[in-house]
Amino acid sequence: MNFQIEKKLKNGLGRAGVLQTSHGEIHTPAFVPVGTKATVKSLAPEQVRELGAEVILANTYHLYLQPGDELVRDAGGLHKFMHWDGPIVTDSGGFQVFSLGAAYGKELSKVTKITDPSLMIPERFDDSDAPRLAKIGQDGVSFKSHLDGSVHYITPEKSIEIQHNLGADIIFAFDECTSPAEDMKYQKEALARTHAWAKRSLNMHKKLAEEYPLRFPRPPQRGGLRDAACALSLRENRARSGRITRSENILQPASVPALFGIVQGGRDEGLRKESARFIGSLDFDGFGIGGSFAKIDMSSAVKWVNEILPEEKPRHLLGIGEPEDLLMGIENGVDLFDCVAPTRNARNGTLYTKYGKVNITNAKYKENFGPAEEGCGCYTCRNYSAAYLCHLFRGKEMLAATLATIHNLFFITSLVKEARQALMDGRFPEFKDGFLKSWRK
RNA sequence: GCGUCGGUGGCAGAGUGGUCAAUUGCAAUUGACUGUAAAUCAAUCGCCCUUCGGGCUACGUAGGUUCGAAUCCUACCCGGCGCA
Repeated sequence: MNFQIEKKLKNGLGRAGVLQTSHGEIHTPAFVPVGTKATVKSLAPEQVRELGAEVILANTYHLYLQPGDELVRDAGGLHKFMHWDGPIVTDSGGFQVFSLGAAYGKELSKVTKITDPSLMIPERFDDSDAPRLAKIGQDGVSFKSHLDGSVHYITPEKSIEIQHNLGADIIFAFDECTSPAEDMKYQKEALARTHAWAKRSLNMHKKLAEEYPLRFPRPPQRGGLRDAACALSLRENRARSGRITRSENILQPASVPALFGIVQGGRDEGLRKESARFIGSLDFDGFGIGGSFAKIDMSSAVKWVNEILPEEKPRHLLGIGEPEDLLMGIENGVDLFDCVAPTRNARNGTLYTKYGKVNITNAKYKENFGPAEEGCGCYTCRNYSAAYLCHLFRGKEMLAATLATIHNLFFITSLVKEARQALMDGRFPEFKDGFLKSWRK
């Protein structure tokens, strides 16, 4: 992996660059659609590529449980298994420590509504009896599978091993995502754990990197006409769309992934900076910025961290992706974002437009024969009306999810691309202001 | 025509003397969703008054019994089924 910064924001942390992976380039800042279980829900990989995404993210925990990381390895790795020939990122499962642990069954999420810190009731009371599917142990986390109730113990080493089996291009250290509602004592404990886990992740990664070629031997020659035809059609496809960006084809094994360390520290400036210094000092290829945030805390946390992290390495703001947050992150030196919001919102009928989000299932769209978003260039808006989308949702048709997801991902990836171009052209502040003015109505 | 079963809120369908403006599902209306336990979840869903709460009209129609009726009785109207 190689990262080159092409342009920096004047008077700010923002930058535009290119991240080179063995499965192609990522022009940063970039949005990474989430495909947790090795699929961007409701889309075929060609559709994901077509709408402008360069890279996707899959999840270690989910794929470990189903179908199993060894099966994915035996299938030739994620790229081949899911037929995505671009770069892939895998999350370490650290977020599930939070979402299936402290946040389980509670009104806690990646971004909390609570903006007044005084209203944040400490969550870390003795609630060991509270139902949760993840419990933090001595040197790892035990998960109770939401699929069959079986118990699995995930350590940093295990997470890295799973991720090597999956064969992504960028992988993450195992971490603990904490709620901003945790008290200082707990934040310190959790941070110490995340830091220890970071070192262990790194060590395991180095060890496994040596045996990586063994992990993905040349695929056996199945010798079928089918494989040949498949390879041929892939090549044709790429030739037709003018996207022959690399010489390898999708059937070749992946190369050793890049490992990103994750900065935590909750909402405390001291802890955040301490974490950035510590994680930044380790031999990672890039960094993730993690945590659950109150909305107002997000920008300062990102700023604190990015002022400290080594400038020449890429930074990924984990799980963030509403438009205003993306622009904030870009302004403050974030290179990569992933988020389920555009895909999940799409499946639930919420579409992004330059004038804010709309619920396409609302009665007012029943007879709106124009596109969901006037002037949008996505496949959905070019070919279907708001009324049709409204009908598909009301009729509970599967195509509703597909068309809505195409629109939302196109909207978000385009937004980030336009922000990148604005940054390259030296007009990012104007672009941001212009977008937000319309977005907030 | 006779017999029989039944007619409940947009629909389906509970309830069978008071705790019923009426369970539940669907539909409808709106909202939420930020490293995906999520094609999910929540709220509202007779009318009126400003919330607590109160008032009004409602279980085919019209009467009646009763302190009290969606629930019991009578007649009528409508529907299913059976027999003519």
